[in-house]
Amino acid sequence: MQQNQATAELMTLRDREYKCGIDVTLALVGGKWKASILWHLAQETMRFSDLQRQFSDTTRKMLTQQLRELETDGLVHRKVYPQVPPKVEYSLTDQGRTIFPILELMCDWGRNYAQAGNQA
Amino acid sequence: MQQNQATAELMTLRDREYKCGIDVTLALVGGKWKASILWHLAQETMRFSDLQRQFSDTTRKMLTQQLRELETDGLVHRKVYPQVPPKVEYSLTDQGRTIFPILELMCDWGRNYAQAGNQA
DNA sequence: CGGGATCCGACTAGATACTG
DNA sequence: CAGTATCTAGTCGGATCCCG
Repeated sequence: MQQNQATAELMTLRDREYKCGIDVTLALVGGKWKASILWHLAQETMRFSDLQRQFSDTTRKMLTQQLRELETDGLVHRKVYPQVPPKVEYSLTDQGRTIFPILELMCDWGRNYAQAGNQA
Repeated sequence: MQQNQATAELMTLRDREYKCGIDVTLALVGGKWKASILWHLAQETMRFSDLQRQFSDTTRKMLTQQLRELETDGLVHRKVYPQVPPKVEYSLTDQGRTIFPILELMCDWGRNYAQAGNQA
């Protein structure tokens, strides 16, 4: 197994160890809405209230939490405008943009799966 | 947003609705070990005890549960040899194999991320 | 507007013991 | 060997209230 040799040295991320890049990726974007958030931000910079509208079935708390983690992980940039009322814009970092191809594949694959499943 | 038009009709999967293919994909392989299980099975058919060795930090219960779900979702095939002691082999279905490109990308991306992160 | 702090119920996953 | 059953601890996410 080639990838086991390539990953012989354990990868560390936020105090946790991972044997495989897949686990790292899932730890970063496997959260319930993280991938979707990145997907939306890939298309346009959004304010917090915009994200709230897009994820209307998600609480502010969860949205904030997920965004904070994405920010900590360097995938999302948070820009605060020091004004009243506050204005905060979220956008992808360069690193965040690199995951876009995966998101595209996931989107296509999931759609195909759902269609095939509905036929059967 | 083009993909919103393409996914205007909600996708249904196991009694849940998804707006986007990404969410479907994550529901199927976003579990803590599911993607890794698929990744290992993509390389060789494995017996349950083989998987236990690979995922030594996972309980039998969880491993079984994840495998059952993957089987229910049509991604993994479970072959039982009716003999004593029992022998059960797990392998990917054709549908399960179609997700391999995503797993490869995820593996590469995660590795790169971990390396870049360790530099910084 | 964009959060943070706290409380609490629901679900998840681990430990352990048992089985065909 | 390959599970299942039960119980419990821990985690997650929702609701609510407060703040700059």
